[in-house]
Amino acid sequence: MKRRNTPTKEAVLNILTESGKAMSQDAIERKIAIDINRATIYRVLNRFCDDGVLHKVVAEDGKQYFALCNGCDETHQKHQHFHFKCKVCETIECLPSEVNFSIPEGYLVENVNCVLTGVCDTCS
Amino acid sequence: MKRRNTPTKEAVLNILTESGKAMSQDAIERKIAIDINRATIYRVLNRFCDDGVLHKVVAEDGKQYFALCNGCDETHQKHQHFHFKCKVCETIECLPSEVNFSIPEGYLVENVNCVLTGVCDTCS
DNA sequence: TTATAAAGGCGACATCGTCGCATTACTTAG
DNA sequence: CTAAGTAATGCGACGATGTCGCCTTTATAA
Repeated sequence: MKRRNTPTKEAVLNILTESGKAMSQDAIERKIAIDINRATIYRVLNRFCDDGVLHKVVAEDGKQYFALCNGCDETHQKHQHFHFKCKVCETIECLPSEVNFSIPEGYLVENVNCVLTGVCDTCS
Repeated sequence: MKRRNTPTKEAVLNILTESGKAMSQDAIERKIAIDINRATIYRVLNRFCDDGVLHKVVAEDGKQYFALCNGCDETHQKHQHFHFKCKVCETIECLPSEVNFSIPEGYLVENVNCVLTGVCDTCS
């Protein structure tokens, strides 16, 4: 199960790097130059998530968005920062502010999914 | 557009009150005694959300979950508390801990959707 | 009791994410 | 440089989710 380098992987990663934001499968497909199958894009994205290259966020629209792991804590496999989704430009960006919470005794948190929705500065 | 009292509304509200947790449409449909159409349940739930009786949370599975607004700040139309989804019993509960965040200048937050996923105390 | 309009049932639809299978193409051994 | 092995892709299909339109039913007030 060793990964291979393919034009598809490269193209997807380039798109996400250029945008600097979290993107959905359909947004990536629209922006990508070469023609890639929908299922393939999902597989590439999920593989990147498994490898710790990307992390996945689910927004209020129920869709999955994928973003580069820049300052993500890979050792803990957690991405405990807020995400902001602008309802105008429809993009999601990672915010620097960390998620802090307290949970009741006996609870075990394995994943964090925090999305704020509103209007970003360039759209307001 | 004045609301009417119907057996459906009552039944849905009873289920949510008894459970004390956030529930999805299919969970409500399974637990409800009378037979209610899927679309109708969604309409009832969305109406309750419009009226400030319920609030909606989108979990990592992309599904919508609905919970009673108990201590929710109805004046601000925000429900800024964490939610916890247990991956074992598949239920979502509202946590008392509030969501605190700081956003960059010029950003306007209209909605908050924070879900922690893991294992609750009774399931661990 | 009746008019009216909200609510429900039913069918259909679009979207999203995944899976299986056959094919392609990247990688490494030789 | 070539060929074998297998990861990756394309394609079609599927189930699940949430919404919408249209017609019927029913709660409510006159």
